Amino acid sequence: MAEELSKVYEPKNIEQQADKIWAAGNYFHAEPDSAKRKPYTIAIPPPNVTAPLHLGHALNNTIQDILIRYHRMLGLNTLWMPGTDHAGIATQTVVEKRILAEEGKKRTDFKRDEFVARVQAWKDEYEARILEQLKAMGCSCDWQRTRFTMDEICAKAVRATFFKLFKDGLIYRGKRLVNWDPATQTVLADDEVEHETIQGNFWYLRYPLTEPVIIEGKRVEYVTVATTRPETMLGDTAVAMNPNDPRAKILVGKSVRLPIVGRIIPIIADEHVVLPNPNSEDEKAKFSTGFLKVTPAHDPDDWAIGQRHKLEVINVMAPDGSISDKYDWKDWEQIKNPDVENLIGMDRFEAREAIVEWFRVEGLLEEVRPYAHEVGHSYRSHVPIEPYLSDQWYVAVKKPIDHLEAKFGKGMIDGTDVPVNSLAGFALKPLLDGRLKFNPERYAKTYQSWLENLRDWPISRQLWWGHQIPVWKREATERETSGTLIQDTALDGGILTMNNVEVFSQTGWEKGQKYWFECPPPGHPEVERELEYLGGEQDPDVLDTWFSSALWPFSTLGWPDESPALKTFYPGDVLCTAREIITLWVSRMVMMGQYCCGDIPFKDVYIHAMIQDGEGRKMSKSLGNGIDPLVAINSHGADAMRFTLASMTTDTQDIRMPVAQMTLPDGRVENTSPKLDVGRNFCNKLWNASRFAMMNLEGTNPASFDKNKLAITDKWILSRLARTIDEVTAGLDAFKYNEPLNAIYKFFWNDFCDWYLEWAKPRMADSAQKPIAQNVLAFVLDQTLRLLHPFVPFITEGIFQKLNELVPTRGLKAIAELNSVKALVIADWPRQIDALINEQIEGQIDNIQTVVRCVRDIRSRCNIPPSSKLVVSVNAPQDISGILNADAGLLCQLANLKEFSASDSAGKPKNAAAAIAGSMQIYVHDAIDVEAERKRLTKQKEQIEGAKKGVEAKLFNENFISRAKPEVVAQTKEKLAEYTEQLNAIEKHLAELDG
RNA sequence: GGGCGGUUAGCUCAGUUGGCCAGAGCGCGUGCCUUACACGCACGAUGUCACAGGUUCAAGUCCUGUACCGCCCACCA
Repeated sequence: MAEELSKVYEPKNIEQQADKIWAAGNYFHAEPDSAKRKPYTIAIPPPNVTAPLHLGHALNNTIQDILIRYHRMLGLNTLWMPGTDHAGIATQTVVEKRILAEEGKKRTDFKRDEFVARVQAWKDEYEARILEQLKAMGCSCDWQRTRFTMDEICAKAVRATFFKLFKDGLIYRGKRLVNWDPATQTVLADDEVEHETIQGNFWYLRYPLTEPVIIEGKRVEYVTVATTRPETMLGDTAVAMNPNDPRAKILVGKSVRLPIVGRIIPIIADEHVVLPNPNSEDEKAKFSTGFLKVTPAHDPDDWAIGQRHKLEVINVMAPDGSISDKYDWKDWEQIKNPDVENLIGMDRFEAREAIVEWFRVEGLLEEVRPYAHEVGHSYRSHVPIEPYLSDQWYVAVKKPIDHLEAKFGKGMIDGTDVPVNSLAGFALKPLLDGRLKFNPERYAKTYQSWLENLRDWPISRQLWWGHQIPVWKREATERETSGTLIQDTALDGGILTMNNVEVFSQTGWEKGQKYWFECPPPGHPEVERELEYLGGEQDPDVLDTWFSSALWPFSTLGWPDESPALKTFYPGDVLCTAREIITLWVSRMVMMGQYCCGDIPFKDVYIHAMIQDGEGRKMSKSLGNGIDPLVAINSHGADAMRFTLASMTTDTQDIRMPVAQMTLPDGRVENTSPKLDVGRNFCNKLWNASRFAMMNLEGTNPASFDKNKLAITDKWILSRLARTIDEVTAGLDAFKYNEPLNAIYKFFWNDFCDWYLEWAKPRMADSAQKPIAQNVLAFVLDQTLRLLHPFVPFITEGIFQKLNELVPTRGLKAIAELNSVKALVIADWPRQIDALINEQIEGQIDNIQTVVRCVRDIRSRCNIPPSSKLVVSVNAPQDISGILNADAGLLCQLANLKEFSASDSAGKPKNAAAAIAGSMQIYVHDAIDVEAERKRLTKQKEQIEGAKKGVEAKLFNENFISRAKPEVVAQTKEKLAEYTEQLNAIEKHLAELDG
C-alpha cells in the first residue's frame, strides 16, 4: 500500500524530493541525440557575479523555466544553457569598494594579478551562490554545461572573434572623446553614465575680435559665446557660427583673441551652430548668441566640428579633472602667462569660478542666465562625466564587410545608412525580414531605432577585470616611421608571418610616436612571446563586458569549434530578458551571431516586466525594498514564488510587488510580499485536493472503466479540462503567462475542487459509480499536474510520484490513453481532447450550479442553518426542468435539500422564498422571513428594471435596429423578453408577500 | 529633447478583433472547525473605467488633446 501524502504541505520536503528525482534521472542534460528530436534552446541571460540574484532574476528565470519545461514535455530536445557573467566594471567596482571599506586599500595598492585574484575570489563566491539560487528556484538548466564569460571556453571565443574582427578591418584604434570619470579615473560606457538634471547657468562670455568690424553701421568689437562650461574655454580653438547667420558674411574668416589665454583663434562657419531666436521653443535657440565656442578636446560636438575644420585639439585637463598643462596642451609654451598659470592645478569646478570671476573683473562677462540641463554622471562615483580625449579600440559597425557580400548581399538597408553586410545590418535585417520577433512587439522599435542610429562601438576599458585585449603594441623603428603623419588614427596595416602564423597589424600615432598594433591569432602563445621579444607589450586594457556577452549564445557551445552541440543547439529559439538591455546585449548577440555563425542566435525575444515595489519604485539595495528570492522560497516555497510571479506576468512593462516585513520560521525578519500568499494558497489547495483525491484512488483499475457509464459530472469536468488544455497550450505558445495560469487556476479551484470533488464524494461509496469516478478523478488530476508542471514544478512532481505509486496506469479507455512515465518532468504534455468538449452538458451543469447558489443565498439571508435540510421546487421551461429533475441528486447534495422537484407549471408555495435566475424561478419552501424576502425581491426588481431600461432604449433606437449586427439585435430582444418575464414574476411574488 | 508604457473596486491587477447589468485575488462584512484544505468553505457588499472632446446604433476598448506616475534613449553651447 502506498504511503499517504503528509497532512500538511511542506514546500521544503517536496522541493528536496523533486530535486533528487530530477538529478537521478539527469533530465536537464541535453545532448545531440540520434533520435533527431527537434532541439529547443534557451541561453540564460548570465547573471552578473556582482551580487546574489534579486526578484527580477527570479521572474526572468521562472519565465525561462516555464518555456523550457513546457517544450521538454512537448518532446523537444531541450537545452537551457546556464552560466554567469564577469560583468567587468560592475564587479571590479564592488570588489574595490569592499577592499577599501575593509582594508582601506585602493586597487592601485595591488599588483594587477593580485587584484584580479581578489576579484576572482569574489566571483567564485557569488557564482556559487547564484547557481544555488537558480537551483532553489527550480530552474531546469543543463548544469553540466555551466559556463562563465571568462572561463577558458568563452575566452577562446572572445579571442577568435577579436581576431576575426581585426583581420576583417573592423577593429581600429581611434582617438575619441570618451566618458571619463575623473574621480575613479576610468572610461565609462555610455550605459554607465546616468543623466541627471542640474540647475546650472549659461555664462555669456565676450571674446574680443582681433580687428573690430562694422555690422549694419555699428562697430563690433567682440563676439559673445554662451556656455555652461566656462572652464573649457582654455582649450578653445575656434568660434563657430551658422553660415546662414547674416553676420557670418562679415565675421567668418576673422579671428578673436581668446581671453586669459591670448590664443588667436578663427571664426568659422558650421551648420551645427543653432541660430539665435529668443521666441523659439528650442532651448538652444533661446539661449544662443549665434556664436559657439569650439573646444575639440572637451566636448563631443566640438570634437566633430574640429574634425570637419581640422582644428587644433588642445587638452587642458589632467585625468583627475584639474587644469593642467601636462597633458597635450600643445601651445602652452607660446601662450603661458600669469593669468593662465594661476589656474593650473585647480579642480575643474574651482577653475570654472575663477574664470567666470576673471571675465567679470575684465568686464567681459555679459550675462549669467540660469539653465536647467541634463548632465551625465558616473554611476560609480556620481561625479559629472568629463568628455576626455583618449585612445581607444573601436568596432566599426557600419563598415561593409566585402567577403560576406555573397551571403548577406550589399548596399544599404532601405531608408537607412546601414549596409546590409555590416555588423549593424546583420542585426537590423532579420528584424525587418520578420525572422526575429519581439514579444511584446512594441520593443522592436527600441531595437530598430538604436541600430539605425548606431555609432561605432568603443570596446576597450581601463580595467583589470576582464578579457585583456589581445593586441601587442610596439614602437615603430625609425625606418618604419618614414610615412607621413596624416591624423591620429590607424594609418595602414598589414600581415606579417611569424612562426608560419599570420599576424595582423595596424599602425597608429600617439604623441608623435608611431606604433605597431599587432594581433596574433588565438592559440599561439609562442607568437605572443615573439612579439614581446621584439619589444611589444600587450595592451593593458580589457574588453567591454558586452563583448563577451555578445558571444554568449555560441561561445557557450564551444564555437569556434564545430562541436556537435553547436550544430544541434545553435541557432537557439528564445531569448528572455528585461527591456533595459535590448540595445546593449540583444542587438549585439544578433550582430555577432550572424557574423560568427552566419545565423541569428534566437527567433523570439521575450521582454518581461520590471519588478517594482508597492510604490512603483525600483527594488534596490539602497532603498532596502528588495526581496531576496531565497527569503521568498523560505517563507512561501519556490513554487509559490513562481506561481505568483507568473500570475503577475502580463504584457505590461512594470509589475508592482508590495513589500512587507515578515518573521521567518528561523526568526529572521526579512522583506517578503503578501502577494506571495496567492501562490502559497494555491499550492496548499493543490496539495490538499490531491491528498483527498488519493485517499479515494486506492484500487483504481483502468480496465474497469466504461465510457458509456460516465456521469454528467464526469462529462462536464472532462469538457472543462479539454478547454483548459487548449487555453493553456495556446497561451504558452503565445508567450502568455498570466492567462494560461489563470485558466488552470479557475479550472482546478472553481470547477474541480468546488464542484467536481464534492459531487464525487458520495460516488466513492457506490460500487457501481466508484470505478468510473476513480478513473476520471485520476485522469483529471494527472492532466492538471502536467498543465501546472512548468509553473510549479516541485509540488507537481511530488504529487505525480505519489500518483504513480497509487495508480500506475491512468487513462480513460477508448477516450484518452496515457503512457506511464517515471517522472513528470519528462511526461508528455496533455494532448488535445476537443472531442470531449460538450457545450450542452456545460449548460446543464451551469443551471444546476445556479439553483444551488440561489438556494445557498436564500439560506444565508434568511438565516437558515446550513445543517437544516430544505424543500425546493423550481418553475422552469420543460427542457430545463427535465434536466434538473434528472440530476436532482446533485442539487440535493450541494444545496442540502431533502426534496426537490421542477416543472414548467410549478407555482410559488405559501411561505416560500423565491429567486429568479434566467428562465428559472426557484422556491425555497418554508423560508418565512417576510421582511428579508421583500428586501431581497425589491432589490432584484430594481436591478432588473435598470437592465430592462437599458435594453429598451437600444431597441427603441431605430439606428440600432438597422445598423447593429442582426445577432446583436436578436440577442437584445431575447434579453428584453427575459427581463419582462422576470419582472412579472417578481411583482407577483411581492404582491403575494403583501397579501 | 526623442520614444514607450501606465492611470479600471480600499490594495495588486485582468479585460483578446468595440456588443448582455465591467472581472479576479487580497482585503472587507455575515455565517460556518460540512470526515482534503481556516493557507479553508458558503454567501454578500464595493467602480464617474484619470480628465476633456470626437468617431459609432454601441466606447474601459478606436481617434485627438490634457494631467499625473514611471521607464528607455540622447554629445553638458
